[in-house]
Amino acid sequence: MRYWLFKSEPSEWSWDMQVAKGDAGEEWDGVRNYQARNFMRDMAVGDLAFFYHSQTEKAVVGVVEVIAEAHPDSTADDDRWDCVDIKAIAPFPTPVTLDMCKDDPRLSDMALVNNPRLSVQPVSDAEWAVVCELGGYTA
DNA sequence: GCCAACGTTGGC
DNA sequence: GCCAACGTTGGC
Repeated sequence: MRYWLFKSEPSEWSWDMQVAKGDAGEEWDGVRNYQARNFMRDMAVGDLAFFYHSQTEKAVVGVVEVIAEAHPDSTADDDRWDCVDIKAIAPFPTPVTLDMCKDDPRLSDMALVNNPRLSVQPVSDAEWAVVCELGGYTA
């Protein structure tokens, strides 16, 4: 199993909206970036991911699970774009802010820190453990 | 609200 | 196939 991170503007699609979808989940549509799309194509059902709020909050706020592998994005007007479906698993007791990630040397290689514009990114096992620790999250 | 970084597009 | 122009994203 692998780990990922999904980034979203809370005003467009927030954690609360994701939670409201329950176990049925929701497709992660609207991605129009090849790198991000390719990562979604690599995902498998059961993979876990962080849910990150950009813009106002800039923090990892919860954990989601991939519940459907990549399929055509229903909002795309051509066939280039795929997306996965995800459902909310649990919120972080303490949101892990971007500043906290930048301040932790163990996360210096994280894509979130180095490549802030990538909206879907892989997370290493080590990074996953550190961010969970910072957020007070235990599976 | 501004600006920097990056990705994508289109002309040559 | 290259490169300049443009649009978008996201941090500050």
